[in-house]
Amino acid sequence: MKVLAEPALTEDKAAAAKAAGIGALDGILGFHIRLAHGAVYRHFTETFAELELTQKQVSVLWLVGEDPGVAQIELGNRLRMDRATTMTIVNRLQARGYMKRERSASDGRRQALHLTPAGEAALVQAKACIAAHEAWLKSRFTAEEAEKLVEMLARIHE
Amino acid sequence: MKVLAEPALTEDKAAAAKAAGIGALDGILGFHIRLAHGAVYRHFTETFAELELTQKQVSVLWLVGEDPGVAQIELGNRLRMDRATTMTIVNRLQARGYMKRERSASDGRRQALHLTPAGEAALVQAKACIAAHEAWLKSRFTAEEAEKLVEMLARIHE
DNA sequence: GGATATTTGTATGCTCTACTAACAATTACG
DNA sequence: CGTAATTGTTAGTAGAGCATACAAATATCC
Repeated sequence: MKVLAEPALTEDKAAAAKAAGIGALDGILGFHIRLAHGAVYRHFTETFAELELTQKQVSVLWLVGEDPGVAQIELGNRLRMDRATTMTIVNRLQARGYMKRERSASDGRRQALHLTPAGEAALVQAKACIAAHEAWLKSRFTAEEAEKLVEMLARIHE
Repeated sequence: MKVLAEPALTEDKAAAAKAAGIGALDGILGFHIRLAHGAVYRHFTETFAELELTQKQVSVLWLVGEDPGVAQIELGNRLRMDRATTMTIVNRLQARGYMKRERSASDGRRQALHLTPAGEAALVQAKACIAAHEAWLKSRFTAEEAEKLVEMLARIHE
């Protein structure tokens, strides 16, 4: 006869053991990067819910604030976005009055990007939120570990 | 220490220094996680272009292969996806004939997921691609570094 | 036992990110 | 000069994620 009770126990045990686990996937570095990114993404979204800013939007605000007049193509290069993706983000920030485009004097193909006063103000708030977000993220590491982690991640994306 | 104190060539040097840089954003751990994830994502997409599988699809194939009969809600918990997101991925894999749903005998709410023979075959190919992808990713680390990196990333997503 | 809550799957719609392809304007090059 | 490359722009496609609402099955409580 088919053993129905036994497999039930086996199933339970296996289910319990695997309940929080991911099996052999646990050894895959890329998988952990993906999960970690997801966790950071979710916390970022919560942190910036009030400001209604995304990671990319904050990154663009930040870079334009640091380097006024930067061209869209430069933003894309630094943030590893293509031109089309950069467009949609700049469009959104411009529509919200945080950023303005000006044709570059030295190169008519380029759009020089600048923050508006509203954009500057948003950036100040965003940097405070970033600080809180970073504190949450780094709370689980020592200073040495955080530094090592940044250095290793940089080896991946550089 | 101040390295940016030369007035004459400030503009050129700053521009050159910033050409590939991201300024103060470089100190933000979350930013590096995002860039690293993007780099891994792009390489993954290239590696799996032939198989036409995404990271999530491979993860789901993998987990269902390891744990036949697993419920969708379990997949979502393990991969940190909500039910709706899990649905779309399972739907796609089922539409391609890689997976089938069966109502759970012990709990009528659950759908027990199983791989089809085609799904098993796809998983075998996928695992080979994962190995190549992981080799590319880990090539920049020693075994100890990779282990430490996984452990630190796990602290973020656990 | 029966009413009520919870869990799971499903369907729908929205947003953000990313990519491709095509086109126009500008600049660089041979 | 004419041609090629760069930059911005638009339009379309796709994946992933989330929120909401609903239905069916199960669990819980009185």
